[in-house]
Amino acid sequence: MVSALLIAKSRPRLIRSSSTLQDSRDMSATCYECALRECGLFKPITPEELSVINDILRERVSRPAGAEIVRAGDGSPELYTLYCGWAFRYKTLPDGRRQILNFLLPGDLIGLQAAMFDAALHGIEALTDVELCVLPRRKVWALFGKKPALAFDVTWLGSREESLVDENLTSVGRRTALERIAALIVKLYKRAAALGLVTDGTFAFPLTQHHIADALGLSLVHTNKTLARLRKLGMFTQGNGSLKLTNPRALARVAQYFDEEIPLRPLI
Amino acid sequence: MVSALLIAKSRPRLIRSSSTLQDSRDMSATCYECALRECGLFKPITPEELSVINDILRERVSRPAGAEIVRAGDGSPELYTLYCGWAFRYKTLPDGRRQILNFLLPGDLIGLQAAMFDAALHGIEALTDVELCVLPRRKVWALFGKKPALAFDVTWLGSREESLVDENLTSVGRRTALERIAALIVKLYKRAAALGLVTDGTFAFPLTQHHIADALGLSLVHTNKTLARLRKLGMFTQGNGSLKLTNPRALARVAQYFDEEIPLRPLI
DNA sequence: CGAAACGTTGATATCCTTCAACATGAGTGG
DNA sequence: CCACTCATGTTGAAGGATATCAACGTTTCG
Repeated sequence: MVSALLIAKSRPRLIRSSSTLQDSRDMSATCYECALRECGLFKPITPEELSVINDILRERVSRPAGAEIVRAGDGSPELYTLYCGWAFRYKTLPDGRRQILNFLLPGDLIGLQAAMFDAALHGIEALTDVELCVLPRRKVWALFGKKPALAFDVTWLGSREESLVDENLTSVGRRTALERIAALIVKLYKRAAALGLVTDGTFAFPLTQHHIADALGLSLVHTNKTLARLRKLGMFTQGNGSLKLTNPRALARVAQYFDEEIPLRPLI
Repeated sequence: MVSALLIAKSRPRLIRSSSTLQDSRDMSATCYECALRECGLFKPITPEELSVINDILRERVSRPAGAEIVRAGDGSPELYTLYCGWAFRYKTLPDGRRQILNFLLPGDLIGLQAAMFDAALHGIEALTDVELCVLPRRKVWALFGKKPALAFDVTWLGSREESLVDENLTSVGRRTALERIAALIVKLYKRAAALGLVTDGTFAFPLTQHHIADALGLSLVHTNKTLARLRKLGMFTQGNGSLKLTNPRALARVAQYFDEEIPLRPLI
């Protein structure tokens, strides 16, 4: 484990605070000075591999919160790595009901499934302001020929996303509302912690109750009441966009949370 | 589309009827005479690629219905291709509640996620008697170096499985019980049809109501009543292990089913 | 024959949804 | 600066969808 201090020193601001930024670009960014990688929280790679990844990267773009990163039904979508901020994948039924499939945090690959099928079966939306590393499809496919180890990492990241959906499905299908919300918070807490984003039990929590409801298959009203119930139980406190776990153990117990340790992950 | 006759001629018995077979092996099987591939329902490959796939194959094994193919928590699980029969992936909560994540049909890759993480986060169970092509992990990873196009196909199959889980999550989270069951049946029907397993609207349907309930996050009793309701609506009939859609259009409408065409898929 | 797996049905309970109203804060245009 | 809207969060009441409990029928299989 890396010390909290070390992380703090080299950590990028993984969530941008400015909310006025538009669709902007930063052509100067290269993978050699990737603040995310410098955290030391991702699988180490060789200098040669790093150079190949850098060749793939086209640019880094910013999108404001609420922006559609991938539109459902779009053909030939690009691939991205989420560099900073949060996003989520979702599906909508013909009559408008929405299901959030999983949340995306920095380091997550965005749009693999969509790129595979040449058409997105789901939408991807920025939850906060985000920065994305654009990885042109052709170049990623070329990767399979050039650097098998990195191609393997792409597949690995795909499997990891599936495991997130698996967990969420298990919650929605078999946990009560109280357990679902507890499990969601514990999971996001663990993921944030694995990125060095938790300080003293507190981490940025940009979800609205609407997002929680849509992720967990609950109504807005019931989500609100259940959230209040967990708060009254002393599980956590919330304040201006961040959440503090005051009783992580109890929350995990309520959630029937089963810890699934996944090894150090790659970053493409 | 391939004609029904042609399919019938070259089609293997994709579900074995004998229920007494034990953990048996068939060392003689090679990928050159793969009945599944001969159906012409999978992405064509070059003779050279076929030979590489044949090198990967270790053997073909049979497992009886109910057998555990991958046990949750197991380390270093192998990879398989489901050659014939049905299976399913599932998770269980500490207190025993079970969620079926998705069903596996012939041609589906089994255990990719488990192999990636070096430990299964879920179980995989044979729903019917099955035959599995065993693909040793080392050889599959070697594939990434030797045949990038096939490595790409592995990733593709992983993404496809994720899309199945996505769809199921959307059902469980946002559809009513009636819609969920309708959507499940329509989806399985489409998948069976894509394998040439549907004749005159009828296909083998080995799920018990217990499986349906666990896949859709419903109770057994409510599943039974809802199923009865759909039957009374004239949507389908059931008899000794097979299901016949008598009104596919109406069923898809009830399901709020949104057709997601996926191109011809690979077979590893 | 008995047990176990599977399916069916009715009665009751409860979790969750829906409807409705209200509070707060941010942004916007007058 | 104020009125207005909109997004977000909160709370109470009522209804409905689904769960739970219980009993029974059928088939399969040892």
